[in-house]
Amino acid sequence: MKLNNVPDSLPPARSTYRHGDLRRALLDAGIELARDGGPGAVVLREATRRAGVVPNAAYRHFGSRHELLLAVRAAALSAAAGAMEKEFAVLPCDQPPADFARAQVRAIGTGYLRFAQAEPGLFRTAFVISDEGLGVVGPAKAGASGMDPFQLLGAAIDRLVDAGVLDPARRPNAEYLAWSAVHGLALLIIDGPLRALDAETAYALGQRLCDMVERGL
Amino acid sequence: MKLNNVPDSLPPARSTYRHGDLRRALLDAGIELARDGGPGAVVLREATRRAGVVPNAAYRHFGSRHELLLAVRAAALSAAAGAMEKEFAVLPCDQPPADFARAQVRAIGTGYLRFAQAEPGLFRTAFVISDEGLGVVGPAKAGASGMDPFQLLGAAIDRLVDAGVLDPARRPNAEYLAWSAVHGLALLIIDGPLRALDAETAYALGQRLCDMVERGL
DNA sequence: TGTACATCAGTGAACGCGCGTTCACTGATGTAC
DNA sequence: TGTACATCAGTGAACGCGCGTTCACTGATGTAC
Repeated sequence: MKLNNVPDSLPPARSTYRHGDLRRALLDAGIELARDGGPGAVVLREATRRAGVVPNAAYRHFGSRHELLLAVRAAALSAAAGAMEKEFAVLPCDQPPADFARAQVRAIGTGYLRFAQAEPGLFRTAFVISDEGLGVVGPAKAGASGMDPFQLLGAAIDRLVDAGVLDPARRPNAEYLAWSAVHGLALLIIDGPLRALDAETAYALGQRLCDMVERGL
Repeated sequence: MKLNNVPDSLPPARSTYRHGDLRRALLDAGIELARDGGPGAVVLREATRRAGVVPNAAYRHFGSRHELLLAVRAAALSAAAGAMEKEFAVLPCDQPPADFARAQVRAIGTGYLRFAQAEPGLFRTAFVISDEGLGVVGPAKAGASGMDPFQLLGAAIDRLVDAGVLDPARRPNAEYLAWSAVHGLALLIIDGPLRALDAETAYALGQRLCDMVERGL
């Protein structure tokens, strides 16, 4: 049913010899792959296929598959930060400082969980290291505010202390406790036993989890 | 420095044509692979190599690589259950029921975290599904008590309710909240940002996490 | 404004790798007479 | 107790797959004269 005689499987057939912005195209393809299948799905050959280019062309822009993966991960981290900032943005500011500080921490958690559920592949690419040899969590790319997800969390917990909600003695490592809870639930939801949960139920459970963290910290 | 002339790379050189218990040998090899590299490292060919057998011999005992992986996973789950039961066993029984119930839940968490740290590869094989297409969490193999890790947790939380520590209204899904926290921390420790933590520090952080859960549930 | 040339992005072909899996086989074992 | 035979666990060889990566190339682009 195609009007031209170009087979489906053929690349998009660039008109120019040069691509224009192959690096960007490869990165976008990589992000798409990560979105659909997590970090393991970021396959260099497939990215070049989608960009309509021969496999080794990728080496003009990335030193190796791993380098492409790192770039994709930076994008995923940035997207996660964005999701968290979005949750931040809708908070009403006209409330007592203590409540506001609490609400901000909760927004971080909610954003994290929402991102995990909305973009499980990107979430895993950003935060699940074992899937691939992603190595050390490098300097994460930031969201609009210029902070990466972990910095956002740390800052929110600092404000908890400032507002007198959290005893400074409990401050050290508190972010890891909060992160643990929310990270664990995210994984149980995206490919653990809670996989089948619909969005609302998952959200409700997420709120209960945030309650638990708030009370327990 | 070898006294015989058999090259290192050659299989163990069975004396009999039949293997004896190849299924067991393959399973053991698979467990070893999982121990060292997680579920992704459970490679059928490598298991046969270690068992000193030709690759396709595996198909007499497992229908596919995936079937072998499931068997390895069952063993990993069983080992996890064992670690949790071990933590259970050392609890002093001569304490008020409420304290005892709390201590039991804590023992579950501690056992889970200890197992994750002591056997990260097996832990991931048991509990991290995304690494491999492990599919749905099937009926898990049990520890000595005949319960799988999840059942152990559920039962412990039930006892919390029985002892009057947990409001029955909060009971539903409470195990997922507790599991989330402990699961998240386990992952942060085995290959997340807390990778570098030594065992004692990790244990201390684990106890703080359990505090948080206890207080927050 | 027009031509020669250097640059370097993308091409074409090929490599070696290890994997899971299938096929037809062989030969040790255990059973039936 | 001894022999014929069926069973079936492990062999040997091969398959197709997709991957990451390397090589020498070509031809469009942009710059210097």
